[in-house]
Amino acid sequence: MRRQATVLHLDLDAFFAAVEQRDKPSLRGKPVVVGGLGPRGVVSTASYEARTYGIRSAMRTAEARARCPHAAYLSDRFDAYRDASRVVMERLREISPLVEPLSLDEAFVDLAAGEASRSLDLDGARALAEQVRADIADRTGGLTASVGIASSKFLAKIASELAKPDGVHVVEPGTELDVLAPMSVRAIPGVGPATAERLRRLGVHTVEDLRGLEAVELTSLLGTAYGTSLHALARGVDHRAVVAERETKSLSVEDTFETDITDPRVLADIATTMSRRLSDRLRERGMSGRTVTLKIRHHDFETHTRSATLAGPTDDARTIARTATGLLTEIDSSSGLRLLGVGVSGMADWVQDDLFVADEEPDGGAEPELTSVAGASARPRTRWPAGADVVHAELGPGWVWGSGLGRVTVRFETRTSGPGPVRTFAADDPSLTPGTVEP
DNA sequence: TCTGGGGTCCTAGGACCC
DNA sequence: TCTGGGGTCCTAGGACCC
Repeated sequence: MRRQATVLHLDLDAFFAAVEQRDKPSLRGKPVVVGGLGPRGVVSTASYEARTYGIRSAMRTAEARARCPHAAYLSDRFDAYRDASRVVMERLREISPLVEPLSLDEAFVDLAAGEASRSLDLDGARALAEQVRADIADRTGGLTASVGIASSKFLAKIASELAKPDGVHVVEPGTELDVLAPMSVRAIPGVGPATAERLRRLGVHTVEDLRGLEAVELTSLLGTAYGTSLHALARGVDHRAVVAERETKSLSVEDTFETDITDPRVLADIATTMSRRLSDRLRERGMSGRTVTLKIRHHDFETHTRSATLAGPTDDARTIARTATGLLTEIDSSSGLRLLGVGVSGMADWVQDDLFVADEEPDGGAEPELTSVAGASARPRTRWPAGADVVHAELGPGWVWGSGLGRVTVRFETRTSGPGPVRTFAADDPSLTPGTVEP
């Protein structure tokens, strides 16, 4: 938090729908809904015209259609949104090099890091915001943005909300608490339905009410990290810096099916296709990850994840697919799955060579210090129980065959029942002796 | 015809090590 | 013999955001 209003938050108005109205003039002034159009689709963005019918983001598209049958329903065109977003972010970087995009349509700007910062009183900030909005409309073919300016990220975001649509709002330093006091706790970013309900049971509805709670009360209710930050935010205190570069922590692909799927073979095929899509995205970005996560959602919406951590980071479609399908075998899909997803986390910007891929034969000692690793794919086969073919063996750091050092990750495949589970063993695990390991 | 897809951060418990 | 920490890694789940 600063004594001057030097944090700017910009939010494009009804962004996806606005891009569609820009590109299709016949849609201007009319209700437009962008989102999933299938039976299980939900609304991504509703134009302001559509919002007058009560249509909101995350609403089922079927419900939106019932509320406003004559609206235009469009599926999203991410490439177009990305192009527009890039133009907007470029304009923001002309103000200051410290721009933190939060999504395609939202960003913080640290004005204090920019050239104009010396001359920025409140009127100067306001004028700058108007100039940026005009330039954005000009360069994007008419997209409108709302801008908030305040002494912290938190209040800048609150301010842009107050500015919507198509406006500017500056929270003057010193007035933060007055602005916040009457607002619902839901106005605080991070307070969702669950937290709001817990607070409501304590009789807390507004930010002013929230200020009546001690830090210990909040931390015992909500946990240390969240309780502490909420205690501060309620008092308008927010010292978070604007951060230009944020590293990606995970990458994932998921799909909701039009109808539930029970057949494990079909699901395995889908997981394999998703692994390829994920691998492509990893490679585009020059990234790799060590933990593969499978996500499933049952017919009744119950959602689970299963993950396995590999010996080293990978971007390889086959490795990801093997791990994901291995995890799939732990899932009972007999009552039907509505969603399947594959993700990778534990990111690295380097890739471990495919030394550990089981279906690659040992390559004859071309890499001396690695031959024991490359040969592992064949050797464990002779050591694992009859009937369980080891189709994939990954070797942890420092692993040397027969030495008892390191860790071994194995996916079993039995001849009779298809893909089996992934298991990790210490290399000296006594269960690795023949006949004792149950896949 | 209930409830998308892409993320982030936090918590909690268990294993394991010192 | 019993009692004890702390730290890190891994897994699973939950809340939240756009």
